[in-house]
Amino acid sequence: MPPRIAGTADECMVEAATEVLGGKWKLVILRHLQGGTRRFGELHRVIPGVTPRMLTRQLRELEADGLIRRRVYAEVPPKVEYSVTEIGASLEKIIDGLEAWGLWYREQVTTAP
Amino acid sequence: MPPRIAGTADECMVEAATEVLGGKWKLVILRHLQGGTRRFGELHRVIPGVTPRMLTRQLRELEADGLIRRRVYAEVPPKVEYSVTEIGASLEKIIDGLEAWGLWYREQVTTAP
DNA sequence: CAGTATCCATGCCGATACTG
DNA sequence: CAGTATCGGCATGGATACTG
Repeated sequence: MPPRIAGTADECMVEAATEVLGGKWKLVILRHLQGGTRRFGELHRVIPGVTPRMLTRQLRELEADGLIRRRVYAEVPPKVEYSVTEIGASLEKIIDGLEAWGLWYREQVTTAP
Repeated sequence: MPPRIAGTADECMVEAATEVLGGKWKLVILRHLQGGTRRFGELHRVIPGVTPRMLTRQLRELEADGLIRRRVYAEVPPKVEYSVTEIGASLEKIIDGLEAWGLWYREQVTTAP
């Protein structure tokens, strides 16, 4: 599957990053997958507010962009596991940084006058 | 001016970050302002593809969220300068990381089969 | 369990033209 | 120079119901 991003001719590489990470739930999904392999239902349960439809869409895009891997087990009941690829794993530090910043930012704007 | 984000009751702080940084041009703007104070026209010239309307909107939101400062000089012709606040400056490392990752990612997806 | 299908709303964002 | 005004498209994402 070819990655969705292939021909953006910008010089600013933050755009490449935001294009891949731009979905509403993508960073949250990635964050949970950093903790290890998760099943569809686990993700659905642990991410409050996401609908199956959106979860599926975002997972498929992350897969198309090479950030996560999808493994289907031919069982009944069905079982599908998601995990980060090497590329997805390479985002761990950045996501950690974003989360830490988000926490700090919340403190700033809530405590400061 | 109160920050737009004040009552998101999530436990996942990446959401706080994405809400503040979620605009299409915000990270690019921030990236350029990390280099120092810039005027509206400078930003407009250095960010390809952005319309005055969008640039204004994103700048105002960044200002409302406390990431940048807007200084108006009572001169003619008009002169407005934008610069990062301390909060905005605190994102420098993260934005650098995103840019580096974007560059690396592009290499991965273009060179790998 | 792990999704699809369908419909629908919002709002994000672009293009263009105009102004203090 | 640094914006506003107005119009409008279309992607993003939500709600609900259904299925292999």
